[in-house]
Amino acid sequence: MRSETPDDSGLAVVAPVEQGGAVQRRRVRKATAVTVRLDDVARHAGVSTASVSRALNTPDLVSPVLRERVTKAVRELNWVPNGAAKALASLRTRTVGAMIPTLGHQNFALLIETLQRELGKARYTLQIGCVENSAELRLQQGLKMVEQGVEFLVLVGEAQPPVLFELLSSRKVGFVITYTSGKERPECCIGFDNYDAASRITGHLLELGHTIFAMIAQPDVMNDRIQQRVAGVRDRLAQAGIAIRPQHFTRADSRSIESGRSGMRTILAAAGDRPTALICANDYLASGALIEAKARGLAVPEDLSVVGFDDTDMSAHLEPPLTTIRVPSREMGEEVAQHILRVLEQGITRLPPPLEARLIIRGSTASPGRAHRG
Amino acid sequence: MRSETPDDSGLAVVAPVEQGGAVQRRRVRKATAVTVRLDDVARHAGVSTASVSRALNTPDLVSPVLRERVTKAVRELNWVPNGAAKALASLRTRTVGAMIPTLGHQNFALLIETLQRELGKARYTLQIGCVENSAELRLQQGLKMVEQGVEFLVLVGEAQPPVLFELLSSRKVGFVITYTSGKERPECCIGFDNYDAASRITGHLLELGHTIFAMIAQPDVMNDRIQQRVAGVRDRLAQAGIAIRPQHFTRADSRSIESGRSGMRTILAAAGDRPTALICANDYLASGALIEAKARGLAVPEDLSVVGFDDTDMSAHLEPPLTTIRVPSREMGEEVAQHILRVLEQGITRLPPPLEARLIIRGSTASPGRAHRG
DNA sequence: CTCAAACATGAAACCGCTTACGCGTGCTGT
DNA sequence: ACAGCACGCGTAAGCGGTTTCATGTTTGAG
Repeated sequence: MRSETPDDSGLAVVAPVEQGGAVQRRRVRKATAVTVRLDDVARHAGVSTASVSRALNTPDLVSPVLRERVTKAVRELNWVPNGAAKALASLRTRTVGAMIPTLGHQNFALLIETLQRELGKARYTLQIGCVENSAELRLQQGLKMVEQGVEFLVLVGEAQPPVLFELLSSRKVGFVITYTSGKERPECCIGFDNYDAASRITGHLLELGHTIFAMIAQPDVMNDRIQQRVAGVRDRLAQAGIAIRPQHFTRADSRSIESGRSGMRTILAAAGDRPTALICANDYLASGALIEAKARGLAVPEDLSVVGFDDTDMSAHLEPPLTTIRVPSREMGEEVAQHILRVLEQGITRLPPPLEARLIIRGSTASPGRAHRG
Repeated sequence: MRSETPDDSGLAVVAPVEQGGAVQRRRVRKATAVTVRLDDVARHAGVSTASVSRALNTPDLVSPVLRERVTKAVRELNWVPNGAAKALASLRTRTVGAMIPTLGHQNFALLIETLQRELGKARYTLQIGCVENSAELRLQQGLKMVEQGVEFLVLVGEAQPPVLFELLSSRKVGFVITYTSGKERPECCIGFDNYDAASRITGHLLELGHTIFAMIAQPDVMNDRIQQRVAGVRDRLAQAGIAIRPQHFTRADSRSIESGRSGMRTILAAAGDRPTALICANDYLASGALIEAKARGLAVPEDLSVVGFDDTDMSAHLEPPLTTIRVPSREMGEEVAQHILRVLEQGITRLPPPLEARLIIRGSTASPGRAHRG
């Protein structure tokens, strides 16, 4: 019953065939058919290709007998479906793209890992692209992803080249923006409010009585999240009638610990009253600053309060542990994955409620000048 | 000259056609042809589809005039090629897979980011899969990648389910193993010698005069790299007639800082002489241990020397900075990417020379009992 | 000036899988 | 007993590109 048609070896005959005046030929298939294809499975199982496809993709549409025969044939022939053919025929790639600044930041790595895991469970594939802050490269990467046929795109931040959005909408590729709750496109965002969080952590320092502030932030080109964090700090301080002196505002080279240290050095070298509170745009910078401050003989938080943003793993283990904003990367990853699945499988486009970025008060903040008596 | 054939609207006629006794029908193409296809471009440019394809993929095979016409049509129609169709027709996916334990470890994140960047330059796509230590899941992930048509696979460590290797070889998918120089399959590895590096850092401690050692290592199930690091330490110590006492060998839950701290607590709570040297299987554990040791009032390195493995960003900034082994993740990523391109584009399968994992001596190690007078 | 080799282009056969259609069966209702 | 339905399954038409041939068209050598 499982015997194959012996003569049907898959080798076509080279034979000109007169038909309607046109000479038609068939190409010779390469004799060494290395790959097992779906029709090999079908022949082996003694059923049609359609049945094989159905048995595997929509099992309840076929009889148990057929299903069994097919799975057996698949197993015996060790068949692995061809994803490209599948994608082409079904017009579904089951692929999602994610464009992030870098994997070098723990939070993005966690986002990606979570996304990949969650989407993988639903048999989707994640394709990543790391592009720091060049609009050109982002567009290019986006185009590449659209070519690859991503059915959805995950972006970080609203600051994207406008052409990218046009591309996505013309191709009808859905997208979601993370790490922000959005200003211009809140209807596409799954994230939290950077501005508000920055404002809150600044408020915490103000409540402690600080009046002289410093700040270290990485470059904010094409980075609306940093822009918002900086704005949140500035505006909150302004409400209290305070401004950061120019010499106390340092633009770090990157988001590294080393940048934080050198930023701290710059600030300490600045003329005028020494600030009592330092706000860093992320925890790498904050960690570096804290370490450098201590190395320079400053007591934290007695001489200087330091706060960060992100709550990286290391932050809780610094001495003193860092006051910071906890960014819900894992939750974001989960929410985003669920959202994507909802859109793709059920057409539900409603977004989940915004996530919370909690203020985590630890030991690196205290009232200015508070001695270590307490 | 560029006028389209007006009647050829893409809508096929529904018409049964008698031919050889079989009734054939053509399906009606959906009237709203949302997507611009290659033949739309061809029609718009007034050339054949073959020419369009050639003009874009092998430009020097066509005349400049045609090339210009085609690129113009592409631009005007805003055409984006369909990757699946391309892959199916060309039997090339230009996709590479990478299966790593996690993105939560900075080194793997850096490897992946480098890989993605380098392969991306050559217009390849990277597909990642994070699987910690389950053979089952790894196989599953591998199968998924083969289905997706990866042309090459990057693995971490030699400890992989044997079936995975069979799958790869039967599908003729090349692969390379990273983060190890290999014991069973050195001919597939681009990495460094974990055993040797562990041996060297142990030697460093022995030279300082330590005699009582402790160790913290994460689980080594399906993790040959950790197994080798542990073996390297054990064997080197044995050469000096020393063994780690069971109560001083702690298996951490994970690779986190927190695990390192709790490992340190366990060791400090152990009965008998306190060890003077602690070897951790990675820098997260080492950082945690170092922090915990200090929190418990131990002086590092005076009371306890601590070493790690990996040289994460934070390691150099700890107080004292951590003596460790620098793992060449970026170099590995670059080497691996170049190797893959060489194999795929030129058929050159010769591997680059093994990479070096350098011992970085910093402040966390000293002779036992050396007071802080120095 | 003639003939062949080199070049530029088009027609159409795939790549391997999904799926719209239609046909034959076995059941149900009357 | 017979029309009418569901249900299972096979046939074959795509999906949107690439690539092999074959066919003009030039170009270059003799």
